[in-house]
Amino acid sequence: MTFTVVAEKKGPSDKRRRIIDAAVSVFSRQGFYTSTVADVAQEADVADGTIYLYFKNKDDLLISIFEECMDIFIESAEEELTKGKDAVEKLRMFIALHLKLVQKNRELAQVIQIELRQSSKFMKEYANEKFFGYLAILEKILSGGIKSGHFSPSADPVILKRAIFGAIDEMALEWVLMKRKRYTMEEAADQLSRLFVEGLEVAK
Amino acid sequence: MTFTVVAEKKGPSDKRRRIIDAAVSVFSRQGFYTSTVADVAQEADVADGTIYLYFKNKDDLLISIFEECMDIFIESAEEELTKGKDAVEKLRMFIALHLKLVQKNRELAQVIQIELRQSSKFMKEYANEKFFGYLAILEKILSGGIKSGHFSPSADPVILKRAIFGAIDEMALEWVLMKRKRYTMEEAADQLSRLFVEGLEVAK
Amino acid sequence: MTFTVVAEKKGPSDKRRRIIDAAVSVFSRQGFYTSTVADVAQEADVADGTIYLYFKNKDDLLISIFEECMDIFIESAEEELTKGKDAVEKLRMFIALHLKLVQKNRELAQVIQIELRQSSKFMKEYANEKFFGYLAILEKILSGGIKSGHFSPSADPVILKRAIFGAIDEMALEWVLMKRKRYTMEEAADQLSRLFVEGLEVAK
Amino acid sequence: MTFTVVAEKKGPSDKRRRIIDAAVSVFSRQGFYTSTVADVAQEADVADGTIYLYFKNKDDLLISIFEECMDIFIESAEEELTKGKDAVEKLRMFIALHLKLVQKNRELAQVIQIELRQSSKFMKEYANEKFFGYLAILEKILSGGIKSGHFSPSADPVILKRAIFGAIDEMALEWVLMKRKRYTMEEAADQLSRLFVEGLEVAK
DNA sequence: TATGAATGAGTGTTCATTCAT
DNA sequence: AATGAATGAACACTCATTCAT
Repeated sequence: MTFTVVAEKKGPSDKRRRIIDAAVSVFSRQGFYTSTVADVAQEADVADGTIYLYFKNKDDLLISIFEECMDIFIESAEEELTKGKDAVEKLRMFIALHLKLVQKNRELAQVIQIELRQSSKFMKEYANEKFFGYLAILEKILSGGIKSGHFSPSADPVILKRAIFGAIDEMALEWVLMKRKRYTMEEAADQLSRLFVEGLEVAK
Repeated sequence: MTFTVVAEKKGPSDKRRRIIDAAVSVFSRQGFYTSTVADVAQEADVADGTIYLYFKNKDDLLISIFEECMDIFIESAEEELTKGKDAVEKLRMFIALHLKLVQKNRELAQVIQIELRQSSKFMKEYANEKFFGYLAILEKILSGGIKSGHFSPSADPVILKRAIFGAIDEMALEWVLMKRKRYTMEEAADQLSRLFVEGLEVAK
Repeated sequence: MTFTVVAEKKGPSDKRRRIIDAAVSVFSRQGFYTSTVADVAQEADVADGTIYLYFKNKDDLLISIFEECMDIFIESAEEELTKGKDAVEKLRMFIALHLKLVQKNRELAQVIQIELRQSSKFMKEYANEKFFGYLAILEKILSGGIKSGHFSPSADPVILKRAIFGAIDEMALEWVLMKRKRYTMEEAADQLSRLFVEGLEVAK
Repeated sequence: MTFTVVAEKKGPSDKRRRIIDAAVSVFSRQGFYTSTVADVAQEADVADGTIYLYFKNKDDLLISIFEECMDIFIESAEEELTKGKDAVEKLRMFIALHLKLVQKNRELAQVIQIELRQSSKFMKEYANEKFFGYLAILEKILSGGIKSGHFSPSADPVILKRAIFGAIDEMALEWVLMKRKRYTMEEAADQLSRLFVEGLEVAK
């Protein structure tokens, strides 16, 4: 995710990078609808029209931010997860990775958590492609765990991948919005892992 | 939640009701930013200016929808939950109630799930008051369960109330957006309840 | 002019008076275009619609203020001026009377000096009737003075009545707008009288 | 004043000129409040939004007209007046110049005489800067005349500059509004000059 | 590639006026 | 006479997008 990594793609599309970085910064500061294309152009030190050489329109700019972010998350998640011994460990790692990245890139996380949802287009039509890649990883962990006997066969991966994402995402959202942090992302990751793996019940 | 209940308030503020209902319908169909005040006025069979006799502005209209909705949810949740024997049952009932109401009022749920978040103002500044009432109920269930020995003392209600809300909310969102329903809200409620209560792990 | 006098007309049209007084107060405070009919109604402690029982529209309200004011000025001027011995004295009295009244009724003067002119209708079409009555008095003084040999026969009353009015009016305007008064209306009246009667030139 | 002069500034800000000229024409025809920004844009053969590239808002457009006008008047007055031998002649020239310019630019004069005053903002807050430059010239003539012994030492330049302006201005206003001219600006200038210099009184 | 001046469609909001009660 | 809820026309201003240079 870390855009620093991406930044190294440099070279030919130096401008594209500058625009994306500027957009993240501007959108997180002012909000998507309140930001103008001119604001982003200025922050990127680029002419208004230049933005349209790299992005179809303002919405596309927002979505591109999401896409790059997702690509990197998925890539690093798939790489990381091979290190997990079993489904339980993999799930823990997945949760921790998501929350760690949020913590590392607050501005970016804020744009994705809040501003991205302001694009109806995104919410209704787009969400799918990259996002499904994210969900697919979760689903694989779940169904893998069921097959291997670690997870209960009555668990429905199709439903639960979404529920688990929702829980992680909400943690991230609260953390991004909180001014005084009442808990760390590590604590959140720990609580979530335990909740999903062991459940709330005490004696079984 | 069911706005029908509120509708009976009739009489003096017949117009206010008509406007709110129209707004729910229009916003869910076209999206908040894409809808014009004039659209809502037409649907409510009211003059444009009339809307401003009952609401401060377009944003206020959106927020009012949320507030009425929350008031009713909280009220009916608190009433309902007294019937639950223990924390486990109460949690199950809470989840079921939330999802049932979503199923009953799709249009309204859609506005709250999607459109409401398009109001930055709402997301950043407002969210709190009514929403915290919702979360408070969840927290009470959790901490009650811990005290009564039903839930693990290592569970942190402050963190988990949010996680559980996120999971429920995501279920609702997916269901609202899905065209061909792949699961019912009952199934979702069941999966969630089991996830939270028993966890994923098989043998303990 | 002094509206206190008019106020005693009371009786049948108590409301009309209250509305006019409120309008003077509101317009002078907020300006004509910035004031709403509702503002005036509230200040008059009357319903919005009531204003339309006494005045054709917002413009009419403004013009009515002017008319009442003019009626009273003309009336008292004509009465007063009979006391003047010759044209010179009459001119002095006229100037003094005008400026004295401005000083006495600042709010009212401000409305007439500034706000009234914001009604294009007034400036272009209306101005005439009552205003011509005002000018007629001046003209009579001037032509009387010429006939009686006090004023130069080369003076053109048609032109000069207007010029003299302009000078007086500008004094009044400046005085109304000045925060720290740099001169009194008496001084202004004195300077104007001397200017018009003796001219600037020193030795003749 | 003569906007023709300014028009030659052409080149880079061709649009700005076209907009100002259009505004003068439209405002004088329809009045400031009755004219829409779209009207001006159409007359200038420019897009609505273009106006906002050159002027902050509708009010700013009006004020800019005044400013340009004043700049040119002051400039040409200061140049012209050096030719005057004494204060008496200078005063005559000043009056004549003002009225001549009004006659030459009726539309423009009308906007400044009538429409400008419809901007409360202008009347209350702005009026000062440029207008004071105008008054300063008059004051210099008056105090110069007193010093040189041409004008009576009892004349107060601070008061009279304003009175004289008022008289000239009123002449201009009447002339602009008159449909059938009853006198020429030359006659008016002559009458005013004599009034101010010699006074009305016949024998002294 | 890059620019940035120009465009013009689009909309929330105000408020003078009306009219049923 | 009085009310004040309802009306709906009217408009300044913004800003995503284009395109001639």
